[in-house]
Amino acid sequence: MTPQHQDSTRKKSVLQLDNYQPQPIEKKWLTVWQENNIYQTNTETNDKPKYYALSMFPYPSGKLHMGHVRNYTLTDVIARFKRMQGFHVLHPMGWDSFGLPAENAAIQNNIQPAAWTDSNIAHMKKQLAQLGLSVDWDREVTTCKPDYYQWTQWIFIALYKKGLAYKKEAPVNWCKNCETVLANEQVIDGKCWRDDSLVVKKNLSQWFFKITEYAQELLDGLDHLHGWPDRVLLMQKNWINRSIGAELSFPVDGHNARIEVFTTRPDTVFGVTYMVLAPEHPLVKQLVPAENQVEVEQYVQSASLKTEMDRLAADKQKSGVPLGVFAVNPFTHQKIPIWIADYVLVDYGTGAVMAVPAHDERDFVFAKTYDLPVQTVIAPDTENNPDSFRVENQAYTDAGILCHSGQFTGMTSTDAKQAIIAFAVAEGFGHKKIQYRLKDWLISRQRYWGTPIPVVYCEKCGTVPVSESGLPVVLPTDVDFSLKGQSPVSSSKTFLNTACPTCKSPAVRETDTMDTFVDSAWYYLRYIDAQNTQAAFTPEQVARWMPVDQYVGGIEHAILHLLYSRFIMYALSDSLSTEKTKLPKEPFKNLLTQGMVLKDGHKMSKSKGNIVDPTAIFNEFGADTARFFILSDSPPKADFDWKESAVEGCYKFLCKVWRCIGDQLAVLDDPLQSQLATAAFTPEISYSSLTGNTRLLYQTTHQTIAGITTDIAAEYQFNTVISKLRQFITHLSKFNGAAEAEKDPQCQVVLAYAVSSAIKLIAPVTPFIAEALWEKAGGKTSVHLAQWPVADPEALQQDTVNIVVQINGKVRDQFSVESGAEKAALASKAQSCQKIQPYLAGMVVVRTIVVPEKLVNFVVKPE
RNA sequence: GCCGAUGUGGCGGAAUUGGUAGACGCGUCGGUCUCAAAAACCGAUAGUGAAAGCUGUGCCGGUUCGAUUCCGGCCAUCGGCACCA
Repeated sequence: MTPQHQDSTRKKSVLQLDNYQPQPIEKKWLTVWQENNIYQTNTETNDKPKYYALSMFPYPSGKLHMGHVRNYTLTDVIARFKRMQGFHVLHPMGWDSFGLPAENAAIQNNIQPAAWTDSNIAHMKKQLAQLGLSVDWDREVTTCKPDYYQWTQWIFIALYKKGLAYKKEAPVNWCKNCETVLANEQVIDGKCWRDDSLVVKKNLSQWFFKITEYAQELLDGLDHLHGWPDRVLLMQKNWINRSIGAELSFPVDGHNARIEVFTTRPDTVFGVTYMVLAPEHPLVKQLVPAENQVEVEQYVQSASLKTEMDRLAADKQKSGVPLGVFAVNPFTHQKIPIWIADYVLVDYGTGAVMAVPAHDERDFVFAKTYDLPVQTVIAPDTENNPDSFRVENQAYTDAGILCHSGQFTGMTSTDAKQAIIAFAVAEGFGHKKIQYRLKDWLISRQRYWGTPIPVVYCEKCGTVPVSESGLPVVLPTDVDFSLKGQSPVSSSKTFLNTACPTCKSPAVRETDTMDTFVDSAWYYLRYIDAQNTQAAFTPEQVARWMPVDQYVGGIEHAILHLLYSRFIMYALSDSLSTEKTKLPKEPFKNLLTQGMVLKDGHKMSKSKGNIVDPTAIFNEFGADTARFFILSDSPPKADFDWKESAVEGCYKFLCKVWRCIGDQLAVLDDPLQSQLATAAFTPEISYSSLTGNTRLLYQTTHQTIAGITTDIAAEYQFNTVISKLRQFITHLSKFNGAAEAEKDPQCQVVLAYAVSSAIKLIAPVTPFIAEALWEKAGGKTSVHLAQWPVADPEALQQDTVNIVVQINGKVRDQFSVESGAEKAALASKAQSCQKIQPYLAGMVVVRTIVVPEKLVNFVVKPE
């Protein structure tokens, strides 16, 4: 017999045990829940506080993976918990269904992207249902359907009208493999975020969203997002990257032109020994003298051919060519050469810098390479004679004392920055400036499967947005998907020609589509009003449900999706809020970024062949086991390791739950049996008269309720929730109801409450088995609509506590004492402990520290 | 290079206004039941030691009666940004 063979027989026998049968249970309740619409979020207003629980919606790639299972289970448990706690819960689901994979599949298999997407959605929807999500499917949204993207287009037009959408020619990121442009956020290490292929710069006319308009607001908003992980806040902060400095203007010698530069170090302006323009800077062509033209053009040409990777690989080395023209430093009136170098980026600041080799590492390297002068103007604070300080082998980049700086000599860097800016303002060649690294969001894509940009080009009127009555601009189907370098939409015979919305004369449509991140930047608003055919949403409903109370998804969207969504919400809030209806600016109040699902310590991947198929797990062990397991071992933020043997352990635990609840139900008398499975079962129990094991069961029940409620509310510590559930079930299964009933008359009712609570407590995590047990216990309505139990504060205290006795902080003995004992009593009892006597011999107690309910510590020293 | 997070048994992890380190689970070992196996149940499981005890939360130091927790310095791993002027 091979080892594999042994393994499979073993597994089979595990599954045959007992009478917990997940498959029929899960099948049955899926149907019942659906027929009774128990997860439908009605729209009528009620007194309950609202709670919006949202998962990052999936791309319909074909089938569910374990990352989905983890994401959606987390959100679902939160939604179910909040529902039982009495919140009016919105828990929707949908499909982020535009995007390149559908288009690639279309080319490969000669099938319409829409058909490919639809069949994927159908399959994945079935899988999601199996997982037992308490989702209101009436609110499902699919971004590739006209009834959704019509409103994406509407938002585009709204932004356009506010001047937040514009078209311009600019050097943009071009992915050779995807044959389309990419947003700045989609270029990772000089490579395409989707397929890792190299990205090059191209000068193209493209549509942008003016996210930079909101740079400061988006930055400030981060301070109020207390429910977001710090690292996401930090990543967004770094991405926006604000720097404070000055914009200074340098006249060009012999030309009627000025070079504007941005600097964070105006205090070093007396050390400027040359200037640098980015190769793409417009002044380059304008200023270059005839004798330098060939050399300069060659350099510009070679810089443009470099990929982002090449630029990065060059690392510390710098190259450039002199333009052959000079600028004048307005502070020193010195003539300084103007150079062109690709270490200066055209799309940051003004695309030009004043070079201070003495106090900037990059300028220093460049100056050394081309033998340009280095003028020291800042000396360290510690220098006794600042004027004699000289930068030699490396730039001095810290702040310090100014030297060789005219009237500013002797000032500190901080003071000099102010003074120099003030001087520049007075003389009219500069001002204070705040600069952001964040760039405008490039949203056009030269691809087919996306939302058409709703714009037409009219010979008379120019660029005109499609009127609202002209929406949706429907994506044509008569296209050649294999068209390269421009949008396949342009191959459509029916799409291109139209009439201008303004003057009705012939016009042509924009053929680019939108970045799919535009679709996903507002979908959480559409859920709120998913069936609205008159508008994207009604502001009143948005004001009622937004912001999302809990958003759950992967860390990979820390910048992309989460920054774009914030921008769109800020923009919509600004344009749609009225006196009466105020829309929030921040879309997501709390954010939970879950870790990855690994398999035996490795990333799951097709190439490794270690992918665990959720459906196989559902079929073998049931969705409850999958849900229970994926919450059990690691906290949500950490990576989770999927281990086969551990899954089995979870399955066995559910068998134990089934048996335990069944056994205890059998012990209960009839009237109690029929009462315990009602929504708000809270029997009259006289706690003070409880004794023995019955008293202990009551305490344990309430401690478990309190512990689990706290763990979920605080940080979604589901791993400790699971641990507490296990301990409680173990306790409950050891409780001998028949024997205890003879000792304590209240045993039956305490047991009934424990059983009722146990079913409720497992309900969010394992909804199927909970529902089945609830029915078994006589429940007539769903346990998922029952009330979450509330802990009795009196029962949370232990009757007796363990007191540790320490000598100089080391544990030497311990004793048990009734809870609530006085400090003095604890100290004297501790003093008499046998085991500590040897440590007290020949010693004198200099201090006694008593922590009530915890410990007594004697500080001793030799007599 | 800059910024940040993390570091606890064989493994995942638990414990924080500083108070018994290792909850709960996985794995392993032993036992009960059985003709036998599976399941179930019970017990053991940081290292070292016969035991008392000693050592132990990445490393070094500090504060404290007492430090996984606070402070300083270092190391390692992971993540983000990266010629941002």
